Amino acid sequence: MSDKAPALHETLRPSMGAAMGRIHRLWRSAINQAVGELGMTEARWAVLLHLAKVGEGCTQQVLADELAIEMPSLTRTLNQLQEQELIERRRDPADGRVHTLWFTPAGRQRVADLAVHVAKVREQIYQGLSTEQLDAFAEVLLQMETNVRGMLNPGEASA
Amino acid sequence: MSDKAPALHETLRPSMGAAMGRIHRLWRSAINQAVGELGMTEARWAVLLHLAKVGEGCTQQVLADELAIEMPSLTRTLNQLQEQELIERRRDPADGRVHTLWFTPAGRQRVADLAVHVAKVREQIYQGLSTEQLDAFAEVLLQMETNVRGMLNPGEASA
DNA sequence: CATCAATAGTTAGCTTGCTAAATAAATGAA
DNA sequence: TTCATTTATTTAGCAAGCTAACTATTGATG
Repeated sequence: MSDKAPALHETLRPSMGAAMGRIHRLWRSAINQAVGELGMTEARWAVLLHLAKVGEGCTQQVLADELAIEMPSLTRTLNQLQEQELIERRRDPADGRVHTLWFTPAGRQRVADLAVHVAKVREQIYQGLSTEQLDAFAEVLLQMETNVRGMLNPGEASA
Repeated sequence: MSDKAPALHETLRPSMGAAMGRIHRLWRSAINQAVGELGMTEARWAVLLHLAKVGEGCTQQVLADELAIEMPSLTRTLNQLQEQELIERRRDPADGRVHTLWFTPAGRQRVADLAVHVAKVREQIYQGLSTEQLDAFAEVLLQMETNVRGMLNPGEASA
């Protein structure tokens, strides 16, 4: 920390993409472990969480954008959640193409139950890190996401 | 906690795991795009890169640890690379269970060719970020990895 | 020497990301 | 109105991670 030896960024920078992948995998395992007993996986949990965040009645396209996954990935997960009777799809009377998304009462309850478990995992992952560190970390994440999106869609303004 | 504005860490902290997953996916796409024309994917590239780093003649187990993936994942990727005649497996005469890993001449050349492409991607992802930022970022990544590993293996010293 | 546990690697099958192509509804031009 | 294009969603199948269970070899122990 104090000594500025051939530091972390030199050692780790070449493989930071890989490091993020590794942490994401480990983090996913931890969430799966925490919510598994409630019939959940990280993917299903993320969809429930983001539906709560975006708000019921949104379309699948909107939710997919929010999650930054593609429609077919979302479709599959929604099927599972519907089978578990945690969410409902309703046809929009105004536009026959779209499905709007709604919690069942059980689904709304499940989100509340899971939030507690997930918060615990989060707390442990952030252990030993200061607010300043996490803030700086978040800033770098945002910049990297912008950079890599620009790389993939060379001509676009938004994604 | 701080009494600053409801800053990034408040907005983003709840979903930083998801953010890392998102960036990792985008980063993987970018790599795949960059190396696809050379018959590569990010997974195959990572194996070649880490074999170069660890050194030829290592065992599959050692390489899997270095990559932090499980053996079956590595087995599959090695099969692909062997089919492309970029690497070889050789039985260890001293221990009939292990395979040691070696580049073919074509494989060694391929690593050199790919390194150029991948370096470009890396440069773009780090655009607009200072050495200090990247250093701090790497430090947080390391701490998070330690935390999450400790969570998954509650009784272990190393993994 | 025979047997049993541990280790290296593989195979089989699940998950959840992806892309490409199919379906269905809405929109716009002839 | 009718036909082509665009948009929302689904289906089908690939990619690469995982765990569980199998094989083969080593090594330890009676």
